[in-house]
Amino acid sequence: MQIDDSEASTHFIQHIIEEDLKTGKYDGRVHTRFPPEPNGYLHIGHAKSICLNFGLASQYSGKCNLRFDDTNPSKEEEEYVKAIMEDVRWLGFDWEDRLYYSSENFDQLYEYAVRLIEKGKAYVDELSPEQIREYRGTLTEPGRDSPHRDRPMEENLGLFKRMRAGEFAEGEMVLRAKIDMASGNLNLRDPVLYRVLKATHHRTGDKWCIYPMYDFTHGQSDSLERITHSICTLEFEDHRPLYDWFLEELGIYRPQQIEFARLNLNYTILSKRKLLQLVAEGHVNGWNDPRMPTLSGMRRRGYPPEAIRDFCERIGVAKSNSTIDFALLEHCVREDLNRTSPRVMAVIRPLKVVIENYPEDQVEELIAENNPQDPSGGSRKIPFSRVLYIERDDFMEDPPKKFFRLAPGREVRLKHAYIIKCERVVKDENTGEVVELRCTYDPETKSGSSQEGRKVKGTLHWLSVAHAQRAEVRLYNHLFLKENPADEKECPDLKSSLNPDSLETIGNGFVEPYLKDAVGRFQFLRLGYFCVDSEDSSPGAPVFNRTVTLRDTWAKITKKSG
RNA sequence: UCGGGUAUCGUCUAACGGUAGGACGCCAGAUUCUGAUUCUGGUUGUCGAGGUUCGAAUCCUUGUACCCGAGCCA
Repeated sequence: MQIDDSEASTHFIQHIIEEDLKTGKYDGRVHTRFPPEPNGYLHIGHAKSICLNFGLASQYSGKCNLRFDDTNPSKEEEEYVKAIMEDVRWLGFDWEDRLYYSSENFDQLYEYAVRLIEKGKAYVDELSPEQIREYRGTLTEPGRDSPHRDRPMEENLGLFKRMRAGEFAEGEMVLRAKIDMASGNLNLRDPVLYRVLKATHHRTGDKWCIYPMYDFTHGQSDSLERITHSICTLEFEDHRPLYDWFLEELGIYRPQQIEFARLNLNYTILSKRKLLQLVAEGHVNGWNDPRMPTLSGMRRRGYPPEAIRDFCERIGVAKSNSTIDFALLEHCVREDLNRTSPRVMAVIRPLKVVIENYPEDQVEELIAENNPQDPSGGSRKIPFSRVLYIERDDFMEDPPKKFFRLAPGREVRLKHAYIIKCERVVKDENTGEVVELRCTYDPETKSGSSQEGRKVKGTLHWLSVAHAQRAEVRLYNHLFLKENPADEKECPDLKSSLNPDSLETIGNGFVEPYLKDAVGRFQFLRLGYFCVDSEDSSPGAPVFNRTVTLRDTWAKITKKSG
């Protein structure tokens, strides 16, 4: 493929890296990392970071590590570690032999803490959490020094050792850096370095009862891994001076931290806390519910990893907060699926059609191409017979002028088959509901024959009733009604902003017999892209998830006019 | 109010003192045995006010708006 200049625009992080490469700042090395905390599942926002970090490494012939920032044993679990690794791999990235855990650095971090104490740059404080908060001051007023701030170094050392030995309860003692209680940057007001946490760690077990804070771990972990460009989100901008202070005081290798704006997407939320809430309160069926913006949810929904990578490429990288239109993600998904997925026919809201002039017992095998976008995709046979299903939406008894589909007296083509004409409408005597259409077909109009045959306005998908395979079909819509459910002011209550129609289950849909035991992704002609559900399908009883609808001009017209 | 950031089409994002460009969306049309795809064409933008300059989205002054920050969370 040709890359023209307009597409090849570089973002500010690439500018920085290219400048560093030019000046030899890191000896021409580019080494990044993706550092998730294993306390939840990865979502599309993480995908942006993953693509950025792994993408940069590959673009500049560098490396990218996977590192779990696991400094809080009370929130982290092995289940998340596994899920995260699976998601990163599925997205298409490989950390090779560079899998790390911050917890592997606990010994080194402890030693760093001792070093700071010995330099007189850290002290053990016995203020309560509440007192520490009071002493910290406010955004506009300076804080006050802790009464324990000037403890002798030897005493600090002894106390810190006793913390490690388990002599103090949680909340009783902490180790703090001695920086500046009057700093405008609250992160520098003697931040806590170590706290007592009598919890079992998913990796280190019960070896430790004190754990380093993230702030005392992240920068040093980057340093130990010889990271060159430590890419993180905007909220850590204020922490950079602190990380640099640690690195400086410890006299160790210094990576360059660069902050970028995290992804926001409309009609969904990308907050781990709130996603956890959706799962915990049962508003969705687990982390991989196809409505979830998690990578596992999108995988189950049928989003190809290529599409997600393309999306991450297109949204760009910048420092200004922004919200991406969900339509862009869907565009990327459709673009990939249009190229790659076989076309098949399914009828999800059936209406019976009887072809009156078609022989009772006749069955014809018609040829259907699998993918018009892919000539090498081949074709398959589909059975045609006297009694068919078409989509209820494709018939109107009293249609508006722009309706191209079937109506009394009108003709349409059945895809891959014949032109039919609606002769009569059969209704339920009591309800007046249309229950059946009596039609005739024109044998001269078979697909593939006489090319210059009559033109009709519409082409419908259909299924032979006798051959149709029953299937469950799940139609998904936005999980939230509001465009910005993340806004606490607009949506103080998550529950009430949920879209009650986010999942519509069609228990008795029908698909081609071809799909009885299918796996993978398909385009249901004129309906959308669907995939076989990985969990609930069973042999002979397929379940399909709608990945995304097709663009639908007719739906737009009907919506506009009423 | 203190510290740190950010402002370019409806939404994202380029342009690094020299023609404001691309993508998505939207609108119109062509083609189509998917109202899909594809293809054409169109729409709309530099936060405000001053200044420097032959020339400003870009530099300066000033204002405004928005985001982040007071966890022993990450």
